[in-house]
Amino acid sequence: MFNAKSEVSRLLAPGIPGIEPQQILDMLEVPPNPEMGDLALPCFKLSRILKKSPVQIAEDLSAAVSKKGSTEDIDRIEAVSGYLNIFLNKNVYIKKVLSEILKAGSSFGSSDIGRRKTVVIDYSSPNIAKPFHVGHLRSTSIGNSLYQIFSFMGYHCIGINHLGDWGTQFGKLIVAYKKWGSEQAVRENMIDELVALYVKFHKEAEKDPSLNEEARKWFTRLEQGNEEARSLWRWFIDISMEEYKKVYELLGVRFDAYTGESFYNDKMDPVIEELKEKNLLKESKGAMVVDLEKEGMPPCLILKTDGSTLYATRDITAAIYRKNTYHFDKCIYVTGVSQSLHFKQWFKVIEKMGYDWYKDLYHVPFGTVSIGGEKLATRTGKVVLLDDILSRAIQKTRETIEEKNPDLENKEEVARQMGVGAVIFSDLFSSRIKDVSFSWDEVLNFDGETGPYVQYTHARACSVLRRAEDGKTVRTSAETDPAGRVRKAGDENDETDSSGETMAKEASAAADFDSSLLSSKEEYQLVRVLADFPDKVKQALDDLEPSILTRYLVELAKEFNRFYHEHSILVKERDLRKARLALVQATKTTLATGLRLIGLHAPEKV
RNA sequence: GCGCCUGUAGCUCAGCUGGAUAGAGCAACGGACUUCUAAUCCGUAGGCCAGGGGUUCGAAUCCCUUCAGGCGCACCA
Repeated sequence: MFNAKSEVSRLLAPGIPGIEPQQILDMLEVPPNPEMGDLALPCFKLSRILKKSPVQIAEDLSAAVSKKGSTEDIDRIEAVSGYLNIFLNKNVYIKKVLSEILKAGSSFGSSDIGRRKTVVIDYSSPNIAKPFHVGHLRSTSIGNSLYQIFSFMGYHCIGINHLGDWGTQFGKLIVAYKKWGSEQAVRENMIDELVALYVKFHKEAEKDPSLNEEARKWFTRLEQGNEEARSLWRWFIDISMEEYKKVYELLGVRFDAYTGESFYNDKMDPVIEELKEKNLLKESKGAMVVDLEKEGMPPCLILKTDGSTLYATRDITAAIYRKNTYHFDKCIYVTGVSQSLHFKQWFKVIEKMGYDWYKDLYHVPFGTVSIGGEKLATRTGKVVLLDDILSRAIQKTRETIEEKNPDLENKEEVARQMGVGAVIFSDLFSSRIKDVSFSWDEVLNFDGETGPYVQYTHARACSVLRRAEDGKTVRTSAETDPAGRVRKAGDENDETDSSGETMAKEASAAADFDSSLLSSKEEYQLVRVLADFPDKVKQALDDLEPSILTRYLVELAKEFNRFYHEHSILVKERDLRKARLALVQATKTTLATGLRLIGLHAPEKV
């Protein structure tokens, strides 16, 4: 992979005694303004080591490099008030970056750092019999994106949906169903009916607390394998899953395993035994806990007073099971930030058990979704259902297509891809940890920094490439490029040979082009943003932060649209046209890959 | 009370492993479509980077402190 930074640091290092190229590389930065060059080395820190003024250092370095004669990568170097400003040879840079992208194609930005490594990602994990709402979307979209990113970097990924398919809520549900429900109503309204029953239970239980007692009894029966309880439980799960799978299909999300909480019911006893043997369990107020006082944390509850298990018990058991089953190198949990302490606690328990892989466990928390200042809660019925959001977003996309491009062939498919894309994109736009206040206006806005904007830009690029194959040129650059920036170079080979055959060849053999013709500010800026992509993917992976890619895509789309607006691509001059097509092709490829990594489709026509 | 997180333009957010004049989008206002898709582009306006101390040649960024908001702190997950 060509990397301008490391080239430059290798060149500068010999001029600074006692400094490794790596250190230079870490110090190099991008100047705030293009007129200050492409890269800069602030010399202030070196000042103490070299016992010279930063201004002096910059000047000395500049002189030293100039004397050595220029390399093909660097055009010139300037010392400006303590900064060493480096100007790259633009032609060479553009050629290298674009050639690499065109050669790599859809694998541009990928790597094999995850080769022969396995990462388990636990995400989505909704609670059975509860509807899928905006809150669940975050876990799902973040987890899915991490799955894509890790796969792209060579990791073997295991996506696990740790369904909330066990617990006292099933006791409540069974009571509510038997008291107020009917088989027919559940068959007709599916999860909606289960939710209605659940909400009704909580309302009634406020007036009549004995209902809670009854629910507890039913859950105990379920645990003991009571046939009626068991079959109702199974039925509730089936109904919920049917609905979840529809949502996952629409979102384009997959899992490798649906091992939920109930899966671990018969696997916890040995773990409890192990905790006892390792002398970690301690009785406290009738319950069994792992004491974490020395670690500055509240104790981790393992068994309730009545001897039943808790979620920490289950999570510890599940982690051990996953380690033994998948031999993971990393195990990632995507859940709300409110569970942070819980994860910190049981990660510590794993460490205390003597497992050194405790350090491979990662909690990836995200902020809380609220609406109108109120937290979402199934119990009170205060939710925005994902179903509603998706259908409204898709509907809005349909209308826009009808208005802008009514002749589009596969309208419904594109509407789905963009509507869903808009929702996921906005979910992945800001940093995970930020709380979000749900707003219809924001989700349904398709202008500016949005999914549809990026998808539209991709389709725009595709459209140009398609037209290139048709072989229709537009005009000469002199007619279209802004005055004062009209180039001379292209005019000499102003061939009007716009036969379809030739242009089709150009589009496919795009790697053969003259980069010196891409001499405008817009073209160069676009190439620079393209060159950033591999770093952004790596950073998203290191920080477990998909929003880095989401925002990158906006930046790239913005840069492409600027270029598109300022310059005609399908110009009559063949060489210029070829060069610009290479740029368009590289952008299209990168946009499509980026969209894929955050879980969006990249339709070729919108 | 203790712990974790957040506070940047009217709104939503970047920038936070310290570097040159603090950036986007939305909303507002003004421009650009007989042209490769205007779901676009360009311009104008908008800021004691919550407040106060400190460290540093240099702080939105690091440290301390105050304030405001969110979350968590024993048998729910």
